[in-house]
Amino acid sequence: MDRRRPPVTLEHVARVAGVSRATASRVLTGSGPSSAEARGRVQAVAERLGYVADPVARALVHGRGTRLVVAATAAAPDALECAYLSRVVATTAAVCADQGLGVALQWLPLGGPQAALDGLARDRSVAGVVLVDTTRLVLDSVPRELHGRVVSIGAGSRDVPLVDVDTEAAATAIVGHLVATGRRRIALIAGPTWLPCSERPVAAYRAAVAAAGLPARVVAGGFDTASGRAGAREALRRWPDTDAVYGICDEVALGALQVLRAAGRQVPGDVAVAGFDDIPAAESSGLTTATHPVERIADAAARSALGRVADGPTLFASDLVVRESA
Amino acid sequence: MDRRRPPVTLEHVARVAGVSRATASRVLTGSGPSSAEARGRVQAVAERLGYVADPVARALVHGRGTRLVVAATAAAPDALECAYLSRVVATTAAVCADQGLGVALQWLPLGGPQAALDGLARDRSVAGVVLVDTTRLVLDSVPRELHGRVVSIGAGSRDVPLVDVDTEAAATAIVGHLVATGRRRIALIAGPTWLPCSERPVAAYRAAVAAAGLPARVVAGGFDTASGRAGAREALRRWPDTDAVYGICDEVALGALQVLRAAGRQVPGDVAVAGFDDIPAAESSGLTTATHPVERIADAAARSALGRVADGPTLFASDLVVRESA
DNA sequence: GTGAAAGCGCTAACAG
DNA sequence: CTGTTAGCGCTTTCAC
Repeated sequence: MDRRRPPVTLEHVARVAGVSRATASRVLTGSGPSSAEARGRVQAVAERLGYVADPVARALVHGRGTRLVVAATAAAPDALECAYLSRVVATTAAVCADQGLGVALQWLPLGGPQAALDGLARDRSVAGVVLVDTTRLVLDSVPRELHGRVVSIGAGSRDVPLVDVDTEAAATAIVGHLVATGRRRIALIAGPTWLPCSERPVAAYRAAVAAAGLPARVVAGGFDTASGRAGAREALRRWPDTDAVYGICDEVALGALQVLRAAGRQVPGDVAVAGFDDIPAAESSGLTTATHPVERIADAAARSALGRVADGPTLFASDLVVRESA
Repeated sequence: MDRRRPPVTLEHVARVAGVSRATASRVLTGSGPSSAEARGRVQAVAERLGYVADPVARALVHGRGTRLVVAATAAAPDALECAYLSRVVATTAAVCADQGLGVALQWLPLGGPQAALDGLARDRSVAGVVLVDTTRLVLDSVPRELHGRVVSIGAGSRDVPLVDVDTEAAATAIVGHLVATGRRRIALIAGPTWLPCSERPVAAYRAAVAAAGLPARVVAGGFDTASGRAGAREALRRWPDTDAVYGICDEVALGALQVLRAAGRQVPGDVAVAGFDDIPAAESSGLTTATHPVERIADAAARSALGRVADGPTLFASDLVVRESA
């Protein structure tokens, strides 16, 4: 009844090639010595039989695990259904495909990630972990057993390498552009306060406006359109003379755009608007923004979680994209 | 040097509980008989030691595989970076997370999917396959060995069960709405011709307009905004009196919307516009559409690819969402 | 250079 | 009800 699995095993290859399993293994993995003759025969037979080594058996023997886990911190599990995270998962899945591995998506409760992280450390099928939307609590809760095969997109620590886009440079470039085009009262709608990764651009914004001799105007926000609308309203209320609104991400900027227009402000005439991420909607809305190479980041993160983890943080460049809004 | 993996194995649990590995296994898997006492002791020890069975070893012995492969047909591998596919992968990854499995994303070349499919059939780490953007060629190329653990989102066959949204009902509902609101010259911008799944809504559209005694007006299209723009231009050229444009998906409808407005047509005054999918941009653009429960579909597809596959096609309902555009 | 044998961690026959 | 015995498919000492 279980004729599902093709019977082409190393044993077969070895037998047909007239060598031992050990020799066949050496040839096929390229580890250890082997005579030219044996090599030729084994490879030919393997080719002809369409032999593919079972990644499962290999993983067992190496104790390497068979999956990469993308562990995302969120208040509730349904928050995992977001476009950003989906792109990260899809990219890591593509990386895994070549290596006989798979990726799983794991929710890390915002309030108490410890249990989930311990579970991952204990689970022998876990080859590596990519942390997303990482909080400081998560960083502090990463079990020692995970060291060396865990990376984080968003925020790193001494033990957990960081892979991300250079949000600092992006923020500096955006504020620089706003200043260069004559804006002087630039408000920033910030990200969720529980996310360390939203601190870097805020700090960069502060530094940039300070360097230009301008006041810092920061309102709390989030990563969604609703936050952008609320943030814009608050900014307008507190500083009616605002001449530029910089959203921590495009969703926020787009929300702000709606509110500003509804309030009768001309964009970019009265007020400039800029975001960050360069999502598809940014293009159709003519939003000035900066790129966020999510696929490249996720690819790098996956590779380093699986192989040797790079030492320092790996930051990808972000390019300014000037459109109509600023 | 490899102290990475915690040494908590079934052997340990058994030893500490004072039973054999077999007994411990029976208790923990709930298969086979076991005395209340043994059960109690083993469970207590397992709990205390934080034992988690190694999914890899289990997969080896069961020959079950450790990953679910999402295999998407496309002309080129970079076409896999799309929002729809990402949602499918992320959802399946969440399903897999519970079962100690992972998901991988595999490209199926549009022209010749055979080799890739054979590879999947041969790869013993493959627990199941979810086909996406399935063509007829793919359907015909599915190796027999995959039967029973392969499902398709988009188009099925005798051997490959289908899981999808009920695009037929959606198309009927949309055309019904357009007719009910007085439209009489309804053009449809269709999807890619190489995708069988874009045939159902087209057929439903034809049936619906025919039933209302109206002419069928179909132009070729695709799934992106550019196709929508091109399609709208063509429709306008061929039938200048068009009073409704129905895009095969929201992206297309949004592209059509741009062109219609640029051509000076009032929406919905002169011409109504409707799409399908209910993507985020549809809401902010006030586009009338119908829902596409991608996550629910992907969840069902993943489960049936892993467990016993359901017999008939599983179609999820789509709800009409009436907004300003129609 | 090669084969025999041991074993990765687990489950499943088979006796007891 | 339980322990013993075999493997699942592969890699890897260790003699030859």
